[in-house]
Amino acid sequence: MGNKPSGTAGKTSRKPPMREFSRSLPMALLRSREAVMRQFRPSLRDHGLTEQQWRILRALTSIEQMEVSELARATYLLEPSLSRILRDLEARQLIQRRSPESDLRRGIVSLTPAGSALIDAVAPISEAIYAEITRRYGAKKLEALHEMLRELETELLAIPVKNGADADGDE
Amino acid sequence: MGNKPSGTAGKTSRKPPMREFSRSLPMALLRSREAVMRQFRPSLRDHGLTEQQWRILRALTSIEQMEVSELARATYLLEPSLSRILRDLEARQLIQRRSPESDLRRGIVSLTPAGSALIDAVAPISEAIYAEITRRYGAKKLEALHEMLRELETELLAIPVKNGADADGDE
DNA sequence: AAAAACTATTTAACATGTTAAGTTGATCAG
DNA sequence: CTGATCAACTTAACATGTTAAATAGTTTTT
Repeated sequence: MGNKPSGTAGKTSRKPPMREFSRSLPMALLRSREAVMRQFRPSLRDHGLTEQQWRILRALTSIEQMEVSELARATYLLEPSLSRILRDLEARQLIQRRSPESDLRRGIVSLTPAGSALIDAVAPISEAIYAEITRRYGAKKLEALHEMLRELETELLAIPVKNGADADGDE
Repeated sequence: MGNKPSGTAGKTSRKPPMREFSRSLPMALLRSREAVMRQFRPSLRDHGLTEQQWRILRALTSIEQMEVSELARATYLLEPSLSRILRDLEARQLIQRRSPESDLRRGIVSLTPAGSALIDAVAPISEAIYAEITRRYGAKKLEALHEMLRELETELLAIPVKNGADADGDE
């Protein structure tokens, strides 16, 4: 229905159509990720947290103190987003900030007791969900998937980004 | 420093720490996807398109005419986002809309000649990038990855979302 | 030391993600 | 046929993604 093979109305198109949409790798990754997050979002929401806010709190559990830029890398958030979210988390007194006297530009972020308490409340639920996913999908397969994703990322980072405007490194 | 391995110092922590952040599946999927998109974004940007705008145009290549809600499912965009983007694409005359007389609520979207032309300009570059990714990562491995992601998604959709507020289907 | 160059972070501006509410047209009960 | 209900979109409101510019503090150059 309405799915004509080629020839976009009027002009003779010689070019082959692009690959099927469903074979798009970005789409596949997006769909998978959304399917995963759909499991976690409700419990986060119940605790008044967004996915990104949770990423930040979670990162601070393992490292306790981090500079803003470190935290950005750890959570894979861009610094402008992080900056805004930190402001909110600080206002909610879930995190606190201070600057070392040696360099006042830097900000060192850490959890407050309230932040730790919130994590303690949410973590068990998250872990349970993760365990269920692992059980269903299979621990081995899950590990294999992680490995394949890691390889994909590594391989892609090695490709210089080709385009008209900017080169890969900097110019 | 400041990276205490839990429980060995300071306060007696009874709860086990959460899994390492790097083992988080959502993070892994996010990182992979970003690595992929980093390849595509520049060329899209050169043509004045965002990733989502491209998804829409691309979807309309294979189906030519789609209702808004169909398009939302096809592109995996939420309807509010789609609604805004369609407004912009329409203003730029890359797509056009009409409503069937039988049901004026519906909107049927299709590409304009300019939209088709834009796709013809971008598609070869996208295909080349995709080919390079496939070559580097391996066609077989890529297919395997697609399959694993598909299975993950399927498995996850089968899990009822457990949380406090809303039940899964409807109540 | 003062100007220039650099660094860490924040602001700004615009696009999208996300949930809730509003609009308009279609359908159905009475 | 009229009011209730439903369906397809759109708007609204707020949070984040993304790129560029601004701020403020630090280091280097002269």
